[in-house]
Amino acid sequence: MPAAPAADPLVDALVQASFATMAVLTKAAADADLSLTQLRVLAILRDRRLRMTALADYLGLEKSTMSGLVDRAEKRGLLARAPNPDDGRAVDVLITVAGAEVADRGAAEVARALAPLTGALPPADRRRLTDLLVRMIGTPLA
Amino acid sequence: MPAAPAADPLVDALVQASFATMAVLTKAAADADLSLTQLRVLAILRDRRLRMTALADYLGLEKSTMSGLVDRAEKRGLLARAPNPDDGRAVDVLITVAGAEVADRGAAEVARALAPLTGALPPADRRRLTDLLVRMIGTPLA
DNA sequence: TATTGTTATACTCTATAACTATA
DNA sequence: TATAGTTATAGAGTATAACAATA
Repeated sequence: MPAAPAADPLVDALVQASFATMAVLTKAAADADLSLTQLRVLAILRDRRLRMTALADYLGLEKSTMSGLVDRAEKRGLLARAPNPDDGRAVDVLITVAGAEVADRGAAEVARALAPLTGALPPADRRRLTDLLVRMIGTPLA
Repeated sequence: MPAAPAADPLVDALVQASFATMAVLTKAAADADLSLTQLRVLAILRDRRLRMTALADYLGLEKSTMSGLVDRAEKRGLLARAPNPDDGRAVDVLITVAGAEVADRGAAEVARALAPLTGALPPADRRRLTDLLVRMIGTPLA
């Protein structure tokens, strides 16, 4: 009998695939001199304008953490703060033109770096995997 | 035409699923008062004894980073250092009984917390997804 | 009073560079 | 000389707590 709890093969595969994917994403971010979180923020703001709190909730971070992240990205000219027109307390965060360019290059690099992984499967299997992942993600976490 | 590069549906699904999985793993680690990296180290050493360098390579970290990680885990009684019998320069890292217990509880918590995600699919789809992920991961990265 | 965001503080994670000890 | 590991240092990411401004 194994000392460790019996493993669920799907859990194992999902965790391993996630670590492999995160390694690729982290590397792609580092190539752009960004942390994974920074690249993620840029990707999220690529086509949205969000308040600090909404962004923090989206990422599962504390608002004080968001302040630091936005501070650093703002200093680099990738993001900008703007007052929220409807709530005097709120601060909107926007991506700059330079930030959008970095986000686009990052997304392209992610797709390129992930290709050896995703491209390993024949087209029919790629479609099946995509469908299964989408259906799995679609289920909200408890 | 979209301003952002055209997205690959599989890349998108994989990235989203990975972030969702990482969020669960990070939360499970935090519940045990560990960082994700610490929990991962414990999981790796659950049934192995590795030298510092091997561990660092495995995790994709610098050796100095490993020193810090092992220092903190050792201080908490979760890991221990031992001289390598074959190489006077090398240091082996071992998991302690307390560390193994924490690792087991963490693994169980990960499986439990991931259940809403993995359990969303019927058994046949779970098997298909597992198979596809395993085949995808099996391909070494470029 | 409650919410939004910032600031102060502390700790972990991470890397680079310089160092010691062994091979 | 080359490799294994530690230490010093620095910066980013993260959280908690206290605070100011607005609702």
